[in-house]
Amino acid sequence: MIQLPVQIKIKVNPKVFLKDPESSNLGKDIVEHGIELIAEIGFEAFTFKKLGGRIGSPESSIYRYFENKHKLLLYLTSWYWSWMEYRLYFSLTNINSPQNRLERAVVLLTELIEEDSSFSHVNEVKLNQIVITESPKSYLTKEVDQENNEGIFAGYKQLVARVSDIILEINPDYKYPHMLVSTVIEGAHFQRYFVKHLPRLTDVVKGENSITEFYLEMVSKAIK
Amino acid sequence: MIQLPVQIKIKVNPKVFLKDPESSNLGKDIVEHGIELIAEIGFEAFTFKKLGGRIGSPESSIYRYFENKHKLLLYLTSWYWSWMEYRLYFSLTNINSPQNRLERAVVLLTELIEEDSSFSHVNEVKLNQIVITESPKSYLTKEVDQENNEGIFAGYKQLVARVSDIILEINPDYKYPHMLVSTVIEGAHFQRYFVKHLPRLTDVVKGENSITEFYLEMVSKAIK
DNA sequence: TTAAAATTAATAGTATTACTATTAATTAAA
DNA sequence: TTTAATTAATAGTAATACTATTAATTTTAA
Repeated sequence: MIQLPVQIKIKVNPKVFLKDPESSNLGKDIVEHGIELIAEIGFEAFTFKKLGGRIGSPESSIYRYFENKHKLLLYLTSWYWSWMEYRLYFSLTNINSPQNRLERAVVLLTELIEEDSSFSHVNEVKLNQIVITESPKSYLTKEVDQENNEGIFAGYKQLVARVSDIILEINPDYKYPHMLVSTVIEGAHFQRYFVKHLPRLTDVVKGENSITEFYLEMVSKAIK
Repeated sequence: MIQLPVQIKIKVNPKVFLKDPESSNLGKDIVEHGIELIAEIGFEAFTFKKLGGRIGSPESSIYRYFENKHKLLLYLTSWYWSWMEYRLYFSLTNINSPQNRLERAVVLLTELIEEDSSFSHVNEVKLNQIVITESPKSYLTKEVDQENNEGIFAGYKQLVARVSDIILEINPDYKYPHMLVSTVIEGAHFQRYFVKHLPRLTDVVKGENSITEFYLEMVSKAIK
């Protein structure tokens, strides 16, 4: 894993918060313990009241930062995509061959995060678990069009665009680069989930990193 | 589209309902108008009270059929997967070449349902929309393991197994048949959703059936 | 046929959720 | 050092997601 400089601040579209949680200790507590609590009990059972109880603040204080729990989820997923793009940038630095760049990108997009490293109050391992399980719920909603207009999903789209560009470098005639990349990202999340909960929907071999291998192979064949 | 005999009854695991909605008019109304209402306002905003208002019954009567709205969603998705397996069975009858069989299966799994045909009180077009937008919410929950033990996802797993078997007929050494099939099914749903709401995540050409073509190509290359 | 059983409907109620409004206390800025 | 701004705490509300009870209706069975 890449060790990022601690003073880097991941940018998140300000439309998802009322007050920047990075700007106060309470805000950081909301993010840190919000991640923990959502990972523990799931997004459906998660409430600001429970989070308030855990951090010793009334729920009304949390509402000063986030309009509702959906916006907090958008904050977390946006943060994650920014962080991923950051990691991608580092992972591709000084790698010149587009084949190598694509391979590294696919590994980054499909691997499980197992080390909590870079940012003090964000546990990336748990955030990765949340993204796997909860992120579809952040955009499979009736508000998606409005939120998309406000640019809330820009980070995700930008990451997909970056990797698509590598594909087009390798094969400028490939017709479906964005479809392929978004299929890989969402697919890998689902496979990670299926391995744990619905293993008949996947093909896991213990000790092998089947998911990353599957998508590496799939992508390299698809763009030929 | 295949015209199914009307007297066929799609089987759904009885664990998802308290009383079979097929057994009474009220039950059929719950399913019919439940599909309409969820498609209209989305699963989050959907409540039994609103459904009751629409069908002229108190919410308590709906609770006699389904424990809660999550179980109703499980009923609808289970019904959908049974129906898909039924359609698959017909679509593959008398087709002998495994390559043709696989192609027809991928078309069936990835195409948009545009005709409401087979079953009186189930609008398959709207149900397909619900499955696209809401079905991940039916298993990305904390209850998934228990519900999986009860066999609630058996229909989905069986469909994946059927198509995986065709892949293994073509290439017995292919390592990831289930991963490939579940990636195609979930991926096609996501792409259908992205086309409408987050088009930068996909590659749509008007008038072309890009999604089905993409997955047909992807699958045929992947298993070589 | 008619009484018992079963089903369904309707009413009323409760705990929790998802907020909002108001006031008090604390901190920062002029 | 007073004024302004931020934050916390209390209290409340409308809606949600149920449950319990009773009444009405339909079905079945003796």
